Amino acid sequence: MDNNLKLKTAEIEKISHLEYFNIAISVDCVIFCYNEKSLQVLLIKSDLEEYSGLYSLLGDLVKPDEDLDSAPYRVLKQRTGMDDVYLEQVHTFGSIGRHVSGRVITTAYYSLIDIKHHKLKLDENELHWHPVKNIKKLAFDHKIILDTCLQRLREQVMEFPIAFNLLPEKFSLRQLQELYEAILGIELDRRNFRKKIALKGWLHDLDEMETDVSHRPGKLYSLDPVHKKRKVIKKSKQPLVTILT
Amino acid sequence: MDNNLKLKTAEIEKISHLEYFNIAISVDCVIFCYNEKSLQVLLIKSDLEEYSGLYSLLGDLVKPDEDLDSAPYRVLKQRTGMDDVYLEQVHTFGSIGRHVSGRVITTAYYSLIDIKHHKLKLDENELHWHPVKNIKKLAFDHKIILDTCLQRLREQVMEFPIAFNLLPEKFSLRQLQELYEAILGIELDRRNFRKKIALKGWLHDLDEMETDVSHRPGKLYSLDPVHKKRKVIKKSKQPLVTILT
DNA sequence: TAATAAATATGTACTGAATACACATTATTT
DNA sequence: AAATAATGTGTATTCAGTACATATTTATTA
Repeated sequence: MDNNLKLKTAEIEKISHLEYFNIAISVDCVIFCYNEKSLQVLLIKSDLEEYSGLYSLLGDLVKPDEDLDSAPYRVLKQRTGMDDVYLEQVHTFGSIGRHVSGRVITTAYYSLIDIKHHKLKLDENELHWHPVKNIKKLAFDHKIILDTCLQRLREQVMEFPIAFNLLPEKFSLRQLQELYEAILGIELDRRNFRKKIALKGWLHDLDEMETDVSHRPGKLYSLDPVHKKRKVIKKSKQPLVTILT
Repeated sequence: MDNNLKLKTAEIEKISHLEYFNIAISVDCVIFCYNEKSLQVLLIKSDLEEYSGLYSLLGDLVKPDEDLDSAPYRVLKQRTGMDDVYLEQVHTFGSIGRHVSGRVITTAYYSLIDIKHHKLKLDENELHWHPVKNIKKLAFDHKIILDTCLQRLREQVMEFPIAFNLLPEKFSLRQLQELYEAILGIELDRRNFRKKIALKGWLHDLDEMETDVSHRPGKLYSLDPVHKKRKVIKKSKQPLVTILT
């Protein structure tokens, strides 16, 4: 570009769009919660005509002065008021035609939050929780993003103690099992599930009982303090090295 | 931005950088090969003063009219002349200060190629293969990118038949085992390795023998045709669903 | 040509996790 | 006080992961 022209704003815009930094970068958040025995995602009504009636994930453009990984935290803070959330980067989507209003490459994150801590009035913000199972179509390529994040969540949840971010501090084994069933989309055997979780050593026995149930109360547990890391957990994946000898 | 000013080129640039699409996006390729019993990576001498003497990964800015996932294929084709390569997206790096010349967010891919198919004259291009084990420092954040990709490769290699992309069409079990040892960085028991690979069902017995070895020749195998997918392999990860019942 | 060296090829016993499955216990409700 | 409904626990089986030793085949060398 070697022009020394006098340009009007619109023209400046056009040129900078097309020939300079002509690709915008955004983040999209797949915000999971667990409510009424189902895994749900926070969605917002799409504000674009092309997708009127459809919902989309929460996202925003990355700002020039913020780290990529900070952007989803900002989006979450703005939309839900929460800031101590579990977040994990999953994949970056960048097909040419994925966004109707221009070239936008987006990095997808998933987030796990306890809905009980979520005091936002949803209606005011046009934000809604939707059971993952019911979601058939979303704006843009957001359905694919959702599917990719759900798949990653399913992979991670058996290996790392992250599902606990979806539960309140204290929970029963039944709650935990129902959560896993909701995430994985399958039914689990109670005895084997307990054995498996016990083997992981993730649980801390609180010596307390459920109080609000209308049947025999179960024991309450919390995530063992050793494993309490709410932020991004680095994968060390020992199993792979010990797989063969 | 609501200016209708007369601007000189430099100013136009400045404004468009800072307030419009002010973040560039690139891809970086961690190109692995296997040679002389070691896992190696293709590097190029950094062309920036700040990093003179250091090597960096191969990368380029994503073009406005190409898919994000196409960019690393283009880079590979340009640099190595190869186009039927295994490529996988790993992670996107976007710290504010990661690139000295400005704000650049980069998506990292790793690639597996058979060095025998690689006819490029390396010296002319300042491209060099470096054993992964010897690499201590790279330009930018490329050492972290390399480590992240290597970790991902190690995770994938036990689960999916992708390591074969690093070998010639026909190979012996010894070669395969040495490759796995190079990737994982550990020694493996020969009998257990064979059992494990046999269990995966990845191998096709060619009923041929090694010819160029100065000892008892081993049988030659190829990747079983059923598993022959050189491009990105979609993860289906059944194990997770069958993990509990 | 016979003996040696070096690599290939293979099998078994042990341990531990994954799975399938049944009964006793406890609190609530009627 | 009896019935209900959920919690809590154990055992047998299968299969993969691991540790480990000997026979076989080819090339080399004496």
